[in-house]
Amino acid sequence: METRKRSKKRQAILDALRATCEHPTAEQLHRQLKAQYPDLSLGTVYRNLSLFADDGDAIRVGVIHGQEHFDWRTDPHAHLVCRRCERIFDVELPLEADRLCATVGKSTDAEITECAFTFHGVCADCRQKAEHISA
Amino acid sequence: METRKRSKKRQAILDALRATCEHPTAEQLHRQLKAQYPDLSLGTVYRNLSLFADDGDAIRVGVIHGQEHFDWRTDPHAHLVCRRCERIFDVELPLEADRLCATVGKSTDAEITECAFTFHGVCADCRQKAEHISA
DNA sequence: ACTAAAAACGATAATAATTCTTATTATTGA
DNA sequence: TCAATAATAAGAATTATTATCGTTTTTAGT
Repeated sequence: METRKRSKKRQAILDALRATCEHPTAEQLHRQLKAQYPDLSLGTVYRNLSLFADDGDAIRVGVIHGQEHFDWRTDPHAHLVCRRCERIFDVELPLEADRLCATVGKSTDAEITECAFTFHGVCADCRQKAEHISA
Repeated sequence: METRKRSKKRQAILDALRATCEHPTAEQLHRQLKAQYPDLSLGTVYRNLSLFADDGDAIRVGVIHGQEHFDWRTDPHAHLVCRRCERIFDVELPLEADRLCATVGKSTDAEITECAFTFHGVCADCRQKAEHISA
């Protein structure tokens, strides 16, 4: 039987994840939390993020630029990865996405449990900056 | 100036990739090609797969189960990852997908250059097998 | 075909992200 | 309070991938 106990550090990691929409990596959260918990181990951050994912309290965004990113939002939504600034943005899925999932489920005769939509490109900020250069 | 020269091994790797729809990893291709090219180095497979991706002759499907998978199909299509058998299937994108890309581009004011749709679930084969058990 | 320049190669060292191990500490239920 | 056990820190181990480097192929120009 695996019970889950409470710990200050686990809660702090989850709070830190929930406080941002930047889809941080284990290493980023570790660096940030080091200030408040100087003895926080990177392994602890990794382990707890995995537990959050297992428990449905977070999702893995995927390996981007070599590192796994995490998201506290577990509802269906997409991500935009900017190839300039390397940030990851949440993108609200238009209703069409639901239909897309259903269509794919039917056409493949598979049971779809999750769908990850990732768009790559240049975000609005970086596009503006690029305009200044070309102008 | 970087020119690209031809080599038998590079061609063999590309041929092997093109001969399958299983989205192999570098390691899988290496294992397979070892029979015909016993001195083929794993590094060579990695290097060439990267070149194919750079040249637009293949795409990176993404890191799945810890390893990068490659696909010779570069046209827009989605992938289904079965959590039982761990296979990766091609999924034809219904026309709606185009609209989805356009919609997202507009709503985020970003320039979308690529989009990766990955569905996770249980494939048709594995669903059938599961039925036998529950029946 | 001959040759020099550059690319491709194999072997393996290096790197980087993540997981695992172990001894210690913290949490929980009785 | 106390015993059972989950959680932790530190760092070793693992794994995928990239980089290095000396040698071999390929190719363009003769």
